[in-house]
Amino acid sequence: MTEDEKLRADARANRGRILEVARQALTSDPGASLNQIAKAAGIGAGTLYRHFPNREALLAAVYHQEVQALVQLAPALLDTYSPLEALHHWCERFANAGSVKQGIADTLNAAVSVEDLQHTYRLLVDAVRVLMEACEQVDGIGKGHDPEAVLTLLSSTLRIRPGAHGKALTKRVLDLIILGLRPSPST
Amino acid sequence: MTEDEKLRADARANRGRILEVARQALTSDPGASLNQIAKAAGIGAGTLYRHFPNREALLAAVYHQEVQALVQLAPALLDTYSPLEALHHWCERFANAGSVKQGIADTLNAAVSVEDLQHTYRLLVDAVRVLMEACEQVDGIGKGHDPEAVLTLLSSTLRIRPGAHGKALTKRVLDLIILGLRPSPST
DNA sequence: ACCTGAACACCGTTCAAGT
DNA sequence: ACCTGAACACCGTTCAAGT
Repeated sequence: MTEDEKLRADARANRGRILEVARQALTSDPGASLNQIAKAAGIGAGTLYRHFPNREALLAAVYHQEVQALVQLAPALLDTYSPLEALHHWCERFANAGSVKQGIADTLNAAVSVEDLQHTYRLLVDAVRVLMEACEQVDGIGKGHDPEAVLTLLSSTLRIRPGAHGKALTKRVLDLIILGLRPSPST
Repeated sequence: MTEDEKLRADARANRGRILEVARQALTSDPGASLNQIAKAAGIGAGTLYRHFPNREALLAAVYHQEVQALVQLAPALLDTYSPLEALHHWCERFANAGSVKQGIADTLNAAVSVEDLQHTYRLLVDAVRVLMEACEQVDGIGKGHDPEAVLTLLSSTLRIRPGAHGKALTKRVLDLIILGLRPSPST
């Protein structure tokens, strides 16, 4: 019996609808208000706060889903592609993290304090670590680099504005990150 | 006669006091409200809005000062240190941008749309370019890297939370950025 | 046990009235 | 010209009252 199944039927349905509606609302407007979301979900404001104690908690839950997808993508890519190609693909997918880019960036920012976010954060760091370690046996990637530092660098792409210039800049930024992973001459 | 001197004496004094008070208030609390700032500056809310049409404009003005300091620091460092040392020092200073880190990050984010922010943004890109070009004649830094991409990577450090772990992470991130600037084996 | 929705304190922003 | 500060619409959050 999962945590979710402990809830009464109507409560479980509400929780799901809140997350679904919130996801859509925040996609079209990252500043959407909780009252708007509650109304769109057809529930009272108090119900929303019963499920998510504050705005940050709701955002964390929404973005956690997107992070889950990214985390699961890493081993899948390693199954299909060479390690270096997998790393490249994953970084691109990360940089274009759906329509919730800013939200993921905020999740990473806040990750130090909140319990739930720390877990999300560690999942991402581990995904990066798995990709990097697979690459260490391949030309072009050196050993001993820090996955957390790489994730921090990757997060800078989440703040890049959409558009043609942003797309080109994202590519240059990702290339520069990979360049940083080259093995040192001595090693 | 500068733009500032065109203002009536009281208006000029108010503008200065707003900026000074806002700087202090935002330093201790990045979410400080404009009404609070107006009150602390001893002026009406309308006066604040006469000088800065909205919250973003006030923040931009405050953070612009910090950016100016960073921009002027680049040539000064090149006068005192070797190019590579100057680049290192500047990156560290950038990563610890006073108490307005998050604010500078927001300025960089918003830089694409707003006129005034674009100017601020270009100043920073140029500062990075000057440092990088000076380093191109030095061991360890390759040619042809993109200053805007480097600035984007640097901006990821502005989101790191303070504390012991954050300090160590910042160092690793900066090291990784510099590693990305190594010349390619072929060149 | 869970939900509703009016209410609270506060926010960014405006504007009639003053000097 | 410039300033004041009450007022507006809205925000996140709470809580008495319902089922």
